[in-house]
Amino acid sequence: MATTARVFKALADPTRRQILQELKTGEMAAGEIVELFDISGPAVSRHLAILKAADLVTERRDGNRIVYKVETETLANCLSEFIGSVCPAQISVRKNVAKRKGKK
Amino acid sequence: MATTARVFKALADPTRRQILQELKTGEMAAGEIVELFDISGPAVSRHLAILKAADLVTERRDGNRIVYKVETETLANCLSEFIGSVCPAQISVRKNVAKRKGKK
DNA sequence: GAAGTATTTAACAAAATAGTTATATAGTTA
DNA sequence: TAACTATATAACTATTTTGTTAAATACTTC
Repeated sequence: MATTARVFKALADPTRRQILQELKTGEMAAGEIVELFDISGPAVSRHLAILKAADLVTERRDGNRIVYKVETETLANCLSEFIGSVCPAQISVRKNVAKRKGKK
Repeated sequence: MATTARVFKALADPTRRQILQELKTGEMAAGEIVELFDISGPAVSRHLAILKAADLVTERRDGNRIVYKVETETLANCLSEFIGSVCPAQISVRKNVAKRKGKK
């Protein structure tokens, strides 16, 4: 499945969208994320795996815990590319913004 | 279901995303859209109903036919709002672009 | 290395999705 | 108004998704 398809599938679920929004303030461990929702740990874990497969988050191990970070690049690039593919006049602006933000 | 949820659910399906892209060039009747895909008329019809429920397309009757148009406003606003809710630095730009384009 | 904590993976059930064919609805034309 | 064309809705099926609980894995600490 292409990245775009994986991203849109990932964003279709409200829990996963909320996870991304929670990560906006910074990294969080899986367990901290679980506490924010009324579903089980394994359920959250699978949401995280889906977000990771879409490159919308990355993980890093920190001792016992696994810490997640949102990949705003992927999100902004993919969504803005789609906006552009449907509304031609708007693509260039969005792309430039995304590039500037993410440059190393 | 909130509009945002309906929009992201609608965009989760590749056929529906492609329908929006095909409508980029202008209005099309349901039957013309059907010809672009390898699935039945009723299947396309239901995709169109889902896109309509999300305000991603609008329809108008033209004699025998029902003609569909993409609502780029909804698409750009909803996606850019979400980008902004995850990547704060990027929201204002996108919103202004969408507003300018759509102003009556 | 045994016990404890954090997280994922496995196995399964319920609900949602997307396709099919058959039927109904709405407008057109003879 | 009868037949035709375009489209939607209904009824059904197969697949996918999302949740649950139980078991496995990985790291830490005693």
